[in-house]
Amino acid sequence: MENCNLVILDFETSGLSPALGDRAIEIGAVKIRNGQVIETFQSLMDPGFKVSHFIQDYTGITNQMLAKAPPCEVVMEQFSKFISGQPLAAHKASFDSRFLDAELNRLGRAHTERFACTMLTARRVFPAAPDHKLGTLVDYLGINLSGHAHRALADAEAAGELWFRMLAEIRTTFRLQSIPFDLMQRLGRIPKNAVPAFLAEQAKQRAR
DNA sequence: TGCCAGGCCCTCTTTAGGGCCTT
Repeated sequence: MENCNLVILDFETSGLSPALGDRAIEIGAVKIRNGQVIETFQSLMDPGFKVSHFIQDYTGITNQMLAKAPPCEVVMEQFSKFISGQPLAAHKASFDSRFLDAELNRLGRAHTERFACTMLTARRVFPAAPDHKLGTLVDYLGINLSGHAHRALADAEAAGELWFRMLAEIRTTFRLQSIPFDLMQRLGRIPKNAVPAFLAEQAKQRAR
């Protein structure tokens, strides 16, 4: 099964924009091989300043917890090795990609891995969902959260299960058994009304 | 006191605007 080799990650951060000085405060990720989670990564990281009450309330991550955590640079060095060479995915990938870029840039590194967005793909695979927030999709699909929502590993695991559910939906609806990473990535970028024709064509090509 | 970004997507669009999402 070439369809499930990737790392799905989630950052908790001090805010929305690394350009305004926001930093990562937690990273969680699941490594997927052959349709199964084979390894996880989770760590808090100290950004070097106190985060707002809003962020502490939103994530449950307190300044006391961050004061005991290793600095961002140490954690990101380890995480860089964890993801090395793997295709990546995240829910709202543009957000996590920006923080990944910003934190790796501080180490003089860059990530070149392909990056898929589970939110953009979910909008096309589950168009009838009430909305496409991760929490809503977790409820809509009956996914069991392993921990608290808005903690990095629990959200990464939820996004991983969402990835599996999307694969299952595509297999069932379009009889498409082989679903490579690239197809999932492309699916998030095509016009919504072109999705059925796109997947039908993919199934036809693979049946040849 | 109250707000901050950014990219995608849809449409009553394209000479634009606003909602969705992420923390």
